[in-house]
Amino acid sequence: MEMFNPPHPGTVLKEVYIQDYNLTVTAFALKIGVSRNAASELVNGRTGISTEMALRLEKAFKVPAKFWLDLQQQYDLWHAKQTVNLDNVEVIAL
Amino acid sequence: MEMFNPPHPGTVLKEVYIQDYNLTVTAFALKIGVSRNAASELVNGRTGISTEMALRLEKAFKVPAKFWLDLQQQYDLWHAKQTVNLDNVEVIAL
DNA sequence: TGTATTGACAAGTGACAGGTTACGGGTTAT
DNA sequence: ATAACCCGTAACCTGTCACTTGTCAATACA
Repeated sequence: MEMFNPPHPGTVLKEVYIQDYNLTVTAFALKIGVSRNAASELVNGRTGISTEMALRLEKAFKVPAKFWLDLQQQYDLWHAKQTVNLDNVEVIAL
Repeated sequence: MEMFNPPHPGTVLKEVYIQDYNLTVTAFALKIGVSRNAASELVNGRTGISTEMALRLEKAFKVPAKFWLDLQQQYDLWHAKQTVNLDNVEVIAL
């Protein structure tokens, strides 16, 4: 687990891929086949990368779905570690 | 991506960890601090590994949360590839 | 002045994790 | 045998979240 807050996958999507291909959010949404709102919410960090979205990005940008899902996993895990209470979890393995 | 259907994370949990520690589903549920229902549905493949559940399993079995989340990711990805329609996704990268 | 693009919001849908409750199948003890 | 348990799980409900359509106001650009 990283020490510092991992970037939201939408940030990477926006700052690397969408910018590199000079896409507007609207154009990007059209190309990957989702609504403009879904695209906007994703690149602005208000929603995460679903498995289906990862497959769309894989096809569109030729970047493995696993790359996007790993970003999301790291993001989710880091935030969960800050909030989840594990006091009622008993250690089983010695 | 694997060629063959990855096992459900609950199957690994059941056949490796719960069996090895001679736990009943009820005892397992109590130890990780969730309801019997949630434990039963997980080990029987009806629900997946949530981020919070991965953290519980990490503490209980001393197995990294990433291990469980990777199992779930592979499972989800394999099944999504069988079902998701990407016809309306345009290839952007050359 | 338009026209395009944007972020944001609302309401509704579908999927899914997880909690509570309750029921049926087994054990064990009396 | 039967009463008292424990166990797995099915039914039901709630909350969360990705995603849709529709709308609106602000911004940038022709």
